[in-house]
Amino acid sequence: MNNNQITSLLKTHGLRVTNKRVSILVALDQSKRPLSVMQLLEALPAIDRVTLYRALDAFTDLGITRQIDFGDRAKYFELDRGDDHHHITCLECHAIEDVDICSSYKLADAAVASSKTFKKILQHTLEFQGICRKCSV
Amino acid sequence: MNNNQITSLLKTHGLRVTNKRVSILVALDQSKRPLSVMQLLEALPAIDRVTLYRALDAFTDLGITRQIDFGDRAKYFELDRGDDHHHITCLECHAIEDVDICSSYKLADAAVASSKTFKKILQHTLEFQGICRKCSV
DNA sequence: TTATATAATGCAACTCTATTGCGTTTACAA
DNA sequence: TTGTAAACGCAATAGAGTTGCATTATATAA
Repeated sequence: MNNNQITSLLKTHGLRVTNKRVSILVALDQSKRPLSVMQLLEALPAIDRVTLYRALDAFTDLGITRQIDFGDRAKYFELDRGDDHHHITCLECHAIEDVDICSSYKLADAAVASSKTFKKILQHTLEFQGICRKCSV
Repeated sequence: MNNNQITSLLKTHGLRVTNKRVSILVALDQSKRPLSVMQLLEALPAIDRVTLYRALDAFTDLGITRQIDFGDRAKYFELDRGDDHHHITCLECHAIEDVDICSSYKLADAAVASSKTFKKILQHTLEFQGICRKCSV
């Protein structure tokens, strides 16, 4: 995404265009992997922790970003590019790889079908953990 | 599980049988849902926080319990009864229901098949969030 | 262009959850 | 019965995220 696209992305969602918010979105756009708040803080040292949390919350509420949970009690974020993908993370080196098996499996539909008390799934998390080839040598 | 079963469960895993550890396992056994550390602390006020964390870590390392993540930054635990099930939680009232769709879908196999750099999945998380019937009225 | 409303920001303090260190107690094997 | 390692509890600490409030700056309207 170039700066114009980011500007209009913010504007169409009713957000003001600030240098900091643009730089957060640039960082997420350029990353191949979800980034934790701490990783973003290191990459963007001019941005206060609180500002970053508030921006990411706003982005996620509006569907600009997605929050991902790798089970380490930190919040990770990635741009929501519209695809329904998940991740495998290496338990040793924490390498992350995308997995796209979800849409074909219609997991949410299956979950609703098996449930007595839920009729609609709004979201789900599906994350895999293993050992990557490099670490399993 | 009765107390004899819990005693032998601890012994076969090389753990000493203490009143506190037995009471933790009784609480988990009697609960239909995963319990957070805070819920266990309330149910078992005689047990120190640190003791509880250490016991649950030991149980999970040995496969007696499983740790579950509902995305609220708290640790939840349930007895590992050997089945591969997951959960739907209500985003409003936090009701929890079991879902058993995973084994039939062979998700881990599919993830390995789709991956270039991972050849074995050791664990995965699959949790659904929605609105239960009671809250959607 | 300038004025203004309010969104965005930054600092400090705080909350919540979990962890570490260490001295004491207890289970259990010898 | 006793010695020792496991289990335990308290205090302190760490890590991640949140809240309150005063300040700054963007967007809109005059």
